[in-house]
Amino acid sequence: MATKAVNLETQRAKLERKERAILEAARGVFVEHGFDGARVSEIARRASIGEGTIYSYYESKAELMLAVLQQFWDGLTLEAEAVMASTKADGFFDRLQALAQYHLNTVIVNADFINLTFALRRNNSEVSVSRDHLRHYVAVFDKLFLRGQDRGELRPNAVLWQARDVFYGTLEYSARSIEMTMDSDRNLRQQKPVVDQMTSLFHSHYGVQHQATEPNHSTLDRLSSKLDRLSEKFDSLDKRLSR
Amino acid sequence: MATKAVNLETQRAKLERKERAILEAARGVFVEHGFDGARVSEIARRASIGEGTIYSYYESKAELMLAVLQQFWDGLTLEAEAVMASTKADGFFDRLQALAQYHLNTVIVNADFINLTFALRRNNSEVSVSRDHLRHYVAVFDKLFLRGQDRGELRPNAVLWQARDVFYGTLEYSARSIEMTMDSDRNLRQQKPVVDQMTSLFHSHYGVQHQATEPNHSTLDRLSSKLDRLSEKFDSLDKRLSR
DNA sequence: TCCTTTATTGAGCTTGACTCGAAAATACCG
DNA sequence: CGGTATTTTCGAGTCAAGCTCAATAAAGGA
Repeated sequence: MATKAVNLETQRAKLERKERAILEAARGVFVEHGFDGARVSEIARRASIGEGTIYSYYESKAELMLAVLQQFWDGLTLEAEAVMASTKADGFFDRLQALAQYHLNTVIVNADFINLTFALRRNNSEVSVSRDHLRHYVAVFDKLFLRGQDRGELRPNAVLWQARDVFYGTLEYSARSIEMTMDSDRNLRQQKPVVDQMTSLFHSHYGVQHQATEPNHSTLDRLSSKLDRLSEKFDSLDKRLSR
Repeated sequence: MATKAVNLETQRAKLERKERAILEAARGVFVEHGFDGARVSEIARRASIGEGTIYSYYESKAELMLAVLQQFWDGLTLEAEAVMASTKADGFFDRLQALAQYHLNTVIVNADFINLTFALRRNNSEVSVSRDHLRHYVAVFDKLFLRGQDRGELRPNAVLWQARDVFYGTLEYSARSIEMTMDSDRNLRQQKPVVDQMTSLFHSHYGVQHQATEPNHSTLDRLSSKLDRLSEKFDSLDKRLSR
């Protein structure tokens, strides 16, 4: 009986090891050649198994890639959470800066995976799984944002999903722009301004201190005109006295 | 000779008509099934020609789709320029709002084409063409932005490409978010807040009056000098009265 | 009308995802 | 251990789809 249990365990371990081998091989091949360029035969060769064996682990090539993507996004989420946990300063804007830096760099480095994620959405219609994984990933930002509001660093009336769109949308688009104009190591130099502008943008648009820039202005204008009127009174007084 | 010329013309016209038929058929099939799902045989059938004929017009399926995409983006550019031309108000922020509204709606309605554009980037490596078309499209924003700076509505030290990333990045990401949470006709309601926030964001972050409180400073300076002058008047009045 | 040039075609070629029957490995039992 | 049942692996074969090409049709020119 003991033997039986042990055998079952080792057998399961063996299967899992093989599955991991397939995933690793698939990951490499997908990154190198993209979804359509990837040959299942090559994945099988790299994993040192027969081509048909893959199909006893995964229904199809698309599902295999889905598994790769899930593993990838889960890893990203963990890393992002680690970045948040390890950031010394606990102010919102410092943490936002750290997250932006991490995300931008990640999106550039793993551009292949980002593209592949959206590639699947077209090829296969039942890709709702990756949607949940995306949600899970952006939850890191959501948590940070809500905390920022709780601590009174962000306007209470700022809308979470709008801010999220600005954050991830801008960074993703910037990453594409940076990729397009890639001349070797120019990357690091171009990332900083993007990250900095993101922080300052959140400061000026969602930050609590600039919340009422409009009223301030009108207040100043009102003050100014009051002073003008006061000044006129003075002048008239002045004239009367000089007569 | 006349006959010859006429024949040449009609012949050329015939070819162009056929090419247009192919493009139209391809457009439909690509949108319906995506790049990989689209069958060249179906495109041929819809265009009422033999499958081989397509390959005498286009090198490959990928190049055919490229042509479809180019036509699509060119159309978008023209439309965007028309929106800019037809917007009554010539202030920067009104025009930005109009452009944002147009772009967001377009991205949502033609989500297929947007996706297909980035799909090609993976499948085929020589897609530099669509890059130029994208550049041409975003030039509409660039022109608007530069004019806004010239007219003194935007901070002179605002960086064009950063603002562009924020604008298109946010709108694209928002479009995806909106698509994900589509419950029939909820679209129109969700688009407006996105567009509004874009305008107000540009106002608070790139607008000249809020230029990182610097302009406020100058307003304060003006107030301060007004107070100084008032104070001087007081002093002179004081002196005169005390005499 | 005849010849040259160009355009069209669809039957095949090739490639690659996926299937399936058989064989190898493993588990189970006496 | 030996034999049998079950599970896992395998790669040759099937099928589908992009693409080629030799034959055919159409057009142009004398």
